[in-house]
Order: sequence, then structure tokens, then C-alpha cells
Amino acid sequence: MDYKETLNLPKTNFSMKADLSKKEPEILKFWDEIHLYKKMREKNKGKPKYILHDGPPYANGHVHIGTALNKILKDIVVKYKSMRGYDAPYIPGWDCHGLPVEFQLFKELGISKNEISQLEFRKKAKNYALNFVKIQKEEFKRLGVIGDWEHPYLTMEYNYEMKIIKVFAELVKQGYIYKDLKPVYWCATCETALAEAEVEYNDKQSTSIFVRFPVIDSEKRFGIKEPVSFLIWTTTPWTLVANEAVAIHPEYDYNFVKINGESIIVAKKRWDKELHSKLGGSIEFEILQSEKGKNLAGISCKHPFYKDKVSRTILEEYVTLEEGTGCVHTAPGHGEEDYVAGKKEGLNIFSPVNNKGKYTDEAPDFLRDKSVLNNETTLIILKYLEENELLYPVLLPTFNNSEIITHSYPHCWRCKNPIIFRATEQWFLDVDKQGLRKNILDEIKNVKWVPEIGKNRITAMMEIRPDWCLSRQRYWGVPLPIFYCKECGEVLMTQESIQAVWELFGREGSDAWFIYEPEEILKLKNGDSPRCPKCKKNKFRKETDILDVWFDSGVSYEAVVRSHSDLSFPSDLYLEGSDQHRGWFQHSFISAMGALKKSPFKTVLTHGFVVDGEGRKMSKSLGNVMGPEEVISHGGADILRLWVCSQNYTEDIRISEEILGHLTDAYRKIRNTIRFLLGNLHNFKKEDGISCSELIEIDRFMLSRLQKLIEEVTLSYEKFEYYRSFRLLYNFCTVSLSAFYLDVSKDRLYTFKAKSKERLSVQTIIFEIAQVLIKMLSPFISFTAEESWSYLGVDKESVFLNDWPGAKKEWIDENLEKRWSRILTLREAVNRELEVKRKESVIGNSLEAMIEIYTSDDAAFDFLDSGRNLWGTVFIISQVNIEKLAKDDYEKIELAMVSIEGIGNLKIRVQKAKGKKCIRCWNYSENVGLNAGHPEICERCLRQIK
RNA sequence: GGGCCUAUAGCUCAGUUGGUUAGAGCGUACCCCUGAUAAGGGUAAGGUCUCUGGUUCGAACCCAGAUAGGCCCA
Repeated sequence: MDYKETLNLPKTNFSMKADLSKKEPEILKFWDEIHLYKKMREKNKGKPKYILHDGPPYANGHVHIGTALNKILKDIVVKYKSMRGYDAPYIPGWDCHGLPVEFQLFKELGISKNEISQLEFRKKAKNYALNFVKIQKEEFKRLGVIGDWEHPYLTMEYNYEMKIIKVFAELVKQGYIYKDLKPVYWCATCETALAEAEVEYNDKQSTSIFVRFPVIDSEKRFGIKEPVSFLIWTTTPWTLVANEAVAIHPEYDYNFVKINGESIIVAKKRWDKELHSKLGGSIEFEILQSEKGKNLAGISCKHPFYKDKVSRTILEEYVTLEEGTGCVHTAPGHGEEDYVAGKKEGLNIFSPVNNKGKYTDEAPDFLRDKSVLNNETTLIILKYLEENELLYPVLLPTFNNSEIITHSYPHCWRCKNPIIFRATEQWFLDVDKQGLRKNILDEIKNVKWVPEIGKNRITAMMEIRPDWCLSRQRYWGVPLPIFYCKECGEVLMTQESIQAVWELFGREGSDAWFIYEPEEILKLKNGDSPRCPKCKKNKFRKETDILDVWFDSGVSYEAVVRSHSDLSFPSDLYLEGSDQHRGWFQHSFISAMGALKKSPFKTVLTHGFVVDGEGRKMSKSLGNVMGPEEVISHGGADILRLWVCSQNYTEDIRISEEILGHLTDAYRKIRNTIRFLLGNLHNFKKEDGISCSELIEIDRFMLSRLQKLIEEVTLSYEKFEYYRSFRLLYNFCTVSLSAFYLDVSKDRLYTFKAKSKERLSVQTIIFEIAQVLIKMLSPFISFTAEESWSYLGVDKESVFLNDWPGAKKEWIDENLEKRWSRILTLREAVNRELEVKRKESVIGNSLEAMIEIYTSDDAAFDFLDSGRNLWGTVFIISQVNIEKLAKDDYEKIELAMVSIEGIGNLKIRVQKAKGKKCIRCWNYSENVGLNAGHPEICERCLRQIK
């Protein structure tokens, strides 16, 4: 007789091989067909909302691994919250305007700004962005991210653009918006402002000179008879015209060096190190005195170019001793640091240079209309300085007392010419108006930052950040809705004039700005056009700057969260990379706090950056870039998702072939564990389950353990610590299930009658475990969870339409768990002894073993005695003998002693089992052969086949 | 150059307020099984807790510095 026929071996169509790259697209189609997102929403209709507001990625390029990480994390949140019973909408968005698109497109078109009309370019930019929205949308969906993909938000949609202007209007109304000068990178050849990304650093030869800044009334100030000068060093002599100050470091020592009948002030360390040989050589000198920089603040010097202008000394930390004299020429109109210093010190932001890079009428007569970067201009300046005894002679090989140096200097990415820093008029948001900065700093404390360190980070940034420069001299973005009087240049920026703009944008989009004349845009409802507030004329021109794109995405709390009927303000969660402390978080915060005096988010979660296996950032030059498509095609999106949930994302997140290899192993283990569960449930229905009180002890223990698992996993989910949840689930699969419970339960599952109480008891638990596991894994490995769910035979068409499992307190049995932790300790000891005999070839399979356990301890004996019918199963052996010995006899036995906490000592002997092997259940028994009809099986099996 | 952060087995992570021989899983090696089978089980080996000082009776943990790396600035 073939007894194998009488066994209940596992059976399932849930394959061992995942074949994810083939299966995942089918599952995506399934989700699409059943309208999963809609159904998840319907399930929780009317329940409390949980709003994760999507920070929009740039619609530029393909999805890279960092973006994938971000979207998968968001998806985990949304799926988890939805299963927890929240109405958790997810409206994905894209940031469409801005330099990344514009820059890339200009590159692809191979043209510059002057070669295309703004309107035409914007059409191309829109299509460009739309194309990448389409591409990224498919790439995100492929990751298994669920959301309202059919109705995403785009920052270039008419309604969105309208909201941008509305928020701007509100900020104007509250007095936050003002105009000022600020230096920007400027290409005089292309006649355009450049963004940081459009600047290339190349070597350039420049004229470097030392210049005196004579101290006014120096004798009175210092008691020194000779004329005293601060000596500065510069490689851009042309900026001296715009000088406003001389910066010195508060902590450095400065020498007053008497030389050649004058006294020059330079940093002591610079003089000692280099300047003496360069400027003094063999000439005798004398150090008259030495002063700390901070004692030299506010000293008035003669301006090199303007007789009645004073240039004073200011204290700045950024002054270095790397080069120069330690006294730094400061022109706030021509340098970023100089500008910041100038704003702080209340200096004039002076920039007498026009679009073409030529001096304006504000410059001295002899420089007017001269190109600042021209060598001839430099010569004129040198000559002037020389004649006015301002140029300090250099001893080394020189050219007109100047030196030609080669240094790294910014150049235009397009025309490759050197560029200049030039102050132009820009629009700003005043972050200190109405105590905005203070309000934000206060409100930061009311927001939950995950990890907590994010709070410090954004606080530090908010404390020192300058006013927000809203102007960009670009093509692709939302125009600043501002007009200027053609007659007198006065600004027109009233609520009415801005409203005219937003209404227009709502109807026709922001392109309309470039189509219509100011008068057409401004036409008021009664047909009147507004008048200049100053001169009362009614001819205007339009502002040409566009808004910083951070303003676009920053107002999404208004344009999306407050405007969308699915959403509610404020959002529960913003979840982005840690770089967004300076980016989206901050800009959203500023605009919402400014306009509404409310934080746009309750919780902000940040994740680190993806780096390679060595912790280095990914870069093309290092050749260590790994794309999501690579992982998906090799393993599948679930492998990528497993990577996301296995890593502690608060730090840098590593990815490498090795790491993915381990994750693939982990995936297989989880998949096979689920497969085994499903295989043993193939003829099991929910109604077959038996009640808790009727369960066999070990099954009750597992049920208790499962409740604990639910509690712990859920807690970690709540804390956004997914890698902890994952670890718990994974360890449960390997340690609790595969290596213990499932292994131990095979005997009951396979050899007992299909509907026997023993078998139904395990199946009840396995069914429960399978459901819980699949549900709790579903936010992580969504595809595999969905696939396996369909094999479970439960009346829910998708795993995601379930509620999150809740731990049943009444199933937790602490005494049982305590007892079983002892049993497991004993099991480990038994395994060690079994292994010894296995190495000695006494046994192979553990069922070939009989075990004798000795103790002299009462407690230990009671414990062993209480589990007489357990040991065979738990150790997967055939026979057990338990003997209580007298202390003396016990001590004499030459076996390793095992100590079990709370029980006592015992000794274990492993021997070959007695009797014959039952060919049905493989246990050894002395009753095999007693039945003549079935001479090859044991009595227990005999009962099962009758 | 500045601000913030990170560093524990090959990999991913634990490690309570400082307190015995620093833990887990995976991977590796070896063994078993062949009724989860391109599966399953068992045992074992693996660490100068990045380095150098300091505080302390005692440091993976606290302090200072260094090195390497990350993000944001300059």
C-alpha cells in the first residue's frame, strides 16, 4: 500500500519562484481594474482623514533611486493608514516650472534666450514637463505606489497658477513683499542673469593689486604722524568703484607697519607670512602697534573714486588669512558675501554697471560706458589709482605694479565668457515682518519632527536665513504680478491689480502674461484701468521677473491641500529627503505662516540620502549609480520595496549588489514561509477553525506570540520605524515559524486525519498567522502580499481592503509564554546533543533519536513530567525517557549539564531510537509490525488511515 | 571653510539610566534531511564597538580631538 496517498501534504499553486518582473505588471493591472485606490477610499469614507501631502518632484528626467525611496515610503504610510481605518487620500504632484526644466531644455534645443521668444519657449517647456510627468507617473506606478494618478496636481495648471498669485496677493496685503537690489551672476555677453547651475568655473587670468584705503584724520585717531591706510588686495579692480567698506576680522591681530614714510594696516599673520617679502622686501620697516580687529571697527577711510564718499571698516567673520592682507574690499553690489555684509551693516548696494557690463553714468566720468572686464578698462583704473597714490607697489615681477594671477573664476555655461556679479532690482519676502521669523521659530516647536534632530536643523536655518528673494530673471515660471508706471516708474501692486492677474491666469494660464498688454490685463470690471498711485497716468509696463519656483511648490498647502475636496488643512504629514529642510519644508512654512499664520503640517518626516555600499554618494564619475529600473528588472519592485523597509532611513541609506542579494534571500524566505502556510491550508475554510479554548497547547502559545507580534509591529509602524517592523516580521518568519513552529507541526499536518482536531488546531493558527502576516507585510511587499492574499480564499478582493490586524488581549497568555520560553531553551540544548550524535553518525534525521533526560531536581522533574506528550513533537524525535535520580546518582552521570532558568539542572543523553521506522510517519516505534494487515506502520498511523 | 548628522560581526540592525564573557537575523563553513525540494532543519566560527586622548572603581555608551562619509551652506 502506498501510504503517501493517505498523507495531507502541502498543496498550493502559489509558486516558489516569484518571477516578479512578470507578475507585478499583472497585479498592477488588477489594481487598476478593480479601482483599488477608489475602493480603499470608499472603505474609509467618513472616517477621520490622514493627509500625507505629496511634495512634488521636478518634472525633469527619470525617477532615480532616491525619488523611488521617497515614493515608496509615502506609499507605505498611505497603505498603512488606510488599513488602520483612516481616509488616507494620496494626490501625487509635480513641480513643473523652474530652472531644471528650463536649463535642460535650452541645452537640448542648443539655443540661448535671445534666439527664441519667451512664449514659444514656454510652450516647449510645458510639453517638456508634461512628457516627464507622464514618464515619471508610469515609473512611480510601477513601484506599486497607490494614489490618484489620474488626477495629480501640476504646478503649471491654470488653477494652481491662480492660487500662486492669490497667495502672493495675500502676502502683499500683509506687507511682506518689497523690492531691493541684490547681486546676481550676470553674463554681459548674453545680457542675462544666470543661476548657480548655469555657472561653470574655469581658470581665468586676473589683475591683482594692493590698494590703500587712507584713514581720515588718522593722526587724531591713532596718534601717528605718517598717513595711515588700510591695505586691501583685490583681483577685480573694476569693483573698487562700487566699494562701500573695508572688512576686517574681529579676532585677528592687525599690524600698523611704518614703511617708506607711511603706515599701512595689515593682518599680522599675513605680514609675517608673505606680505613682508612681497610688499616690503629689504626696505626697513617698523611695527608701530598691533590691534585686535574688533578695535578697528567703524574707522572712516577715503573712497578711492568718490572724493566726498567715505568707506568705513566693518567686522566680518568671513575674512580669512588664506590670501590678501586680512583687510577686504567690500562692494555689496558685486559679491554675495559683500551683499550679506552690506545688508547687515546698512551699506548702500551700489552697482554702477549696466546689462552690457559697462559702467553707467553713476561711475566716474572717465569710466563711463567702459566694459568692466576689458583689459583697457583695467589699465585706466590702474593708472588712476597710481596717479592718486592709492596703488601700493608690488616688488615681485610686476606689470604696472599689479600682478597677473590665474584663478578659478565663474564663466557663462553658454558663451563661456567670464561673468560678473551685479546688483539688480529684485523682489523679496521680508521674513521679519510682523514677527514672522519669530512666529515660525515658535511654531517649529509645535510640529513633530521625525527624526527629532530635524527640529534643530530647521531652527538653525530659520534663525539665520536672509529675506526670501522671490525674483528670478528667467523664462519658465509664474510671472510676478507687478506693473510699473511707464511715466514715472512707480510700482503698481494693489489688490485690484493682482486680482486682475489671478483671474486671467485662472482662465488662460500664466502664458497670458506674455500675450496681453498691461492695459488689457488690468482692465477693471467697470472698464476703467487703474492709475499710477504717484503720477496718476495710466500707461504701464509689466515686471519681467518670474517667481522663484520654491514659491510655486511652497504654496501647495493652498493650491492643493486647501483647494482639494479630498484633503484637509493642515496636512498630517510631509515626508521628504532631509535636504528639504532648506527647500520645501521651509518655503511651505514661510508662506503658510505668512499668509495664514498656521503651520501647513503637523508632522515632518525626513529621510537620508541613498549612497553606495561604501557609504559614498552616487555619481556618474564614480560609476556607482544604481537606478530603480535596474533593481526592478533584476528582482522586481518588491525587492526594491523590501530594501526601503529594511533600512533605517533616518541616516544615509546604502544600496549595493550585496545588499540587494541579501534582500533577495530574505524575500525568498518570506515567500516560502507564506507558501508553506498556504500549502497547508488548501482544504481549510475559515469555518473549520476551532475556538481558542479547544486549541492544543503549542497552538495556543503561537496564538499568544502572534498577538505580541501584532502589537510590536504596529507600534513600530506608528513610529514610522519600518525597518523595525520588517525585522520583527522577518524574524518571526525565520525563527518562530520556519525553524520552530512549522517544522514541529509538520507531523500533525501531514499524518493526522484531515479533519482531526489535532490538524484543525494547527490549521486554525496557520490560517490566522497567514492573514496577519500578509496584511502586515502588504505595505512593504505589496505585490507579493496581494498575490498571496488571493490564495487565502478570504472574501476580500484585495489585501488592502482589509483592516489592520489588532492584537486580541484575551489571547495573550503570559504564563504559557513563560513556560514555552523554557521549553525552547530545552529544545536548544537537545538540538546541541542531537548534533553531536549526528556528527558521530549515530543518527541522521532527528526522528532516529531517542532521548533520555535526567534530573535530580523536583522543579525540573515536574516541568519535564508535565510535558511528557510534548517532547517528541517539540524535539522532533521518536522517544523520550525522563528519569528522576537521586542526587548522587545524577552527579555520577557523565553528560554535559544543562541549566534552565527557573527550572534547574538536567542532563541529556541521545541514543538511537528503539523499534522500527514507520514508513508513513517516519517515527520509530516498537509497535511497528504488530499489525499483520499493515506491518510497516505504527499504531498511531493505523488509527489515522481507518 | 561653516552648521547639522553618522560610524557596533561580510550585510541589515539591537544594545535600557555608564555595570559580568557586546546580542539577533541573514550570509559563510560543516552536518542532516529528501513529504516546503532551485526548498527545509541543525551546529559552529565571526567583533581592538573607526582611531587617539580624557573623565570614572568601571566606557560601545559621557567629554575633547582626529579620520572617513552624508546633507545643507559658503
